[in-house]
Amino acid sequence: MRTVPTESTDNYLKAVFEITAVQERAGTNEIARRLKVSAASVTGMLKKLASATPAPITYEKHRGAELTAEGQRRAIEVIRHHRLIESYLHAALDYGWEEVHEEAEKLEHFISEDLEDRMAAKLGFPEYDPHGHPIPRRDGSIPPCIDFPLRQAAVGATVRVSRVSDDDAASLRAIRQLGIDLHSLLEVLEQRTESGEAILRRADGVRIEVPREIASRLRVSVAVAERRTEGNSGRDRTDLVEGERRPLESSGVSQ
Amino acid sequence: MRTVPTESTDNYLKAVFEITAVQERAGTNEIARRLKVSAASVTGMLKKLASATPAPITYEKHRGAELTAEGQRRAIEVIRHHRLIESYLHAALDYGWEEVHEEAEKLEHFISEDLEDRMAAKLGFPEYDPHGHPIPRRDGSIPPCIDFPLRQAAVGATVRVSRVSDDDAASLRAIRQLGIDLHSLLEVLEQRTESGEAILRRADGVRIEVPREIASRLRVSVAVAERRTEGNSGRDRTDLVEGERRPLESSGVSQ
DNA sequence: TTCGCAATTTAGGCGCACCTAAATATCAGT
DNA sequence: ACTGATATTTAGGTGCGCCTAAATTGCGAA
Repeated sequence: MRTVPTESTDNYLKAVFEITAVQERAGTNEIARRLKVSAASVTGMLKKLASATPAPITYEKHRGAELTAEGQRRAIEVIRHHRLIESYLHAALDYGWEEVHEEAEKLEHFISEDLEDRMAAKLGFPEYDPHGHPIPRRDGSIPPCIDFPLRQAAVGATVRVSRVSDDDAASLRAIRQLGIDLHSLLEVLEQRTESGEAILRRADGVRIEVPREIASRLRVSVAVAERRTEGNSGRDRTDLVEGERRPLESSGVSQ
Repeated sequence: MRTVPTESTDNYLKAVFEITAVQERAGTNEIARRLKVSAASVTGMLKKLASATPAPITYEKHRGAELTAEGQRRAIEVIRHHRLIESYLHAALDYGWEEVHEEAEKLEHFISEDLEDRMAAKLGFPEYDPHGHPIPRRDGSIPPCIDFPLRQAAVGATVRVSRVSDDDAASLRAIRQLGIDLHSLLEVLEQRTESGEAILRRADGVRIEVPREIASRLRVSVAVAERRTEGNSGRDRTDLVEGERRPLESSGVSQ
């Protein structure tokens, strides 16, 4: 008998998914921090999930949790919901960049697969959401995303903004304020490793200073500098080399 | 301190609202039947709601419940959500007549006022949903709806379908099957009061027999017989006399 | 190796929304 | 006014998802 996903269990699965995209296993404390619940609550929930059938996670005392194939399936489904809702709100209902996350966070647990499909169809089955995150496909595969944190960009390189963390509206506004948008071209003038600040030059020549809290929210790809396509008005990410379809654990679907 | 509405409490308020649109007070059993929960559960919930602050209902033992102004406000808000969602799914996402209810029933509890506003704006602030139900306005007032059950229509009269109950997909399909649509013109040939059957003639001249279960799901208004506007392709309900803005308790927002 | 701290689990409890079974209240009909 | 049927409430209990406080475990530094 299939256990019915709830808003709460979905959120645990998402948290484990995101944490294990970076680390080996998802620890109790880390999950608690993300979900803003007590560590004790997390222990209880992990035990329950791990002994459900089919179990979405595996769990060993003091060693944290990992997703099973089943849990991964559901986590990706929820992420697909989230990113399609964000895309739809942005494209069809004039929501701003920084407004979509909150609404999506709530609705992702309640829309039907049918509604999801219809939204995707209206949008022409987009592969990336308004923040540049890949939208998992119905079959669970994830569009390619070859990028890295701005902080790791080499000084002197020109990079293109490929992803922006969507979970904090204030940061998104700050990024906008700096004149940075998805797909913006940026030249790295300096990386202040101690402060975490990055000094950049925008396409319009203006020099900007990006504080650590902001820099850590940006991911970029190497810009293969086409002089022709100045205004980046083309289709999404034509500048990216199409990567092979990578297995889930390395595909970097961070939040 | 304001009590936070949940899916469950919203559903209780809607049930009380709908029942008290017809009767004096909403009884425990009737609520239980609608919500498919036990009568004991209803008693418990009514007690809790009545002693919350601000209380959305008043409750007296053995005498059922009634909405307070506060409860009415919330009930109408939820109904507005429901009908706007239905309208939006129908108009923007190609949902069929009989498909919208279920999705709306779930989502009505979770969409923000902001999303609701944006959907309404995209649709041009519609006043009636795809089944002809009036969509409450943001201020709580309800568009006019002067109609009556098909079963009460006089033999020989020609009526126009103004509302169709939306809560059962099978019935909606059956209605479609009979060639009846919102705003269809129908001549009443016979009312079989014992069986509840209505015998009608459609605008195309075809005679149809409408069984009680279906007839009781249709509300109609007197057709002021304009021969010119054959295909009823005009704007919504231009045939209806605009009624005065009626107070809530008499406005007939049945489900 | 052992000490101490940080991470984690256990124990005990809470409110919500539901349940069944048993008691009680109301009401219609004689 | 009584009585039986029906409506409703009370009593006692469940699972979920959360909490705090008090153990415990594991691990790195001395």
